[in-house]
Amino acid sequence: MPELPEVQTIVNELAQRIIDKRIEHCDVLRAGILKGPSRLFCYQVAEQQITAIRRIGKYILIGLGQQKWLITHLRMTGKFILQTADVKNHIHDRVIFKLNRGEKLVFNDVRCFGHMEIVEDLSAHKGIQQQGWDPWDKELTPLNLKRKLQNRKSAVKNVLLDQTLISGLGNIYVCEILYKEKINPLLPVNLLSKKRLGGLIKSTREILELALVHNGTSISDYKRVDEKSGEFQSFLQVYGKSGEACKICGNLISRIKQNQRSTFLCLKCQKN
DNA sequence: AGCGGAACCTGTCGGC
DNA sequence: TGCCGACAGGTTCCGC
Repeated sequence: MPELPEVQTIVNELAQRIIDKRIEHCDVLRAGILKGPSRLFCYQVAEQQITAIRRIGKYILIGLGQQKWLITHLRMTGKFILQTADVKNHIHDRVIFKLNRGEKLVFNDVRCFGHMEIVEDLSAHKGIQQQGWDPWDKELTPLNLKRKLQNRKSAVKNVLLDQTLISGLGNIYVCEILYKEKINPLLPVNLLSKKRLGGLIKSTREILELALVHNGTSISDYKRVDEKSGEFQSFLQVYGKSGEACKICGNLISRIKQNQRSTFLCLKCQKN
């Protein structure tokens, strides 16, 4: 479900609302969400103060005390919801953190693809260590990108979904970015010139920034910490628009499959 | 090394 | 109404 703008929105809201609070107790309703044993997890988070919140790629990192991190990945349908402690559990609540002052932080996940774990050393976490450039990383330049992509012949759409290259992009924003740059999602990525890669970087940043301002995209599952929706869905140009007219040329938007996932594009505007 | 397909799990929607 | 397949914002593993 959530891509960078949605994850960052959640991180921003959590930062405002749970920093300096203390986890009193933890209930694990679905052990499969955790990497290790539930009892160990609960022991590790109990009585810990929340000291920091940050994002790396699509990972949410919650600092506990001075030397532990709770690492969460929401995958498709994971959510963090902050509620008063008297709210009844929902069927898809998977892990509940009881906070001081009568609140609870709920990890809710319909499909149970999401996961959490506690680590002491972030650099020892394989997933985080493998994350590629953040979209605003100064090292993400047309030249550096060109160098990295020289030997890759996969379709540009699939390469942009690779978190070890650029971290944070997902199916929605990749479709939007390629549409804005008029790049065919099927184009082998090594055929893109340095100049076009520059455009890709620029549009990536612009679209993500706009989505961030609007608190992300809510189509089906994504909800914010207070269960409000994002608003960027009303700005989408191609994602989910198959059969509708392209706003640039009037041609109908198409849907194709790439690596078993839907790609939306205008065949006329995105010819190469 | 790079690539694509299957798998993970649950719910919803559209067609017959 | 009921069943069945397709589809969903993601990642990892496996074999080629």
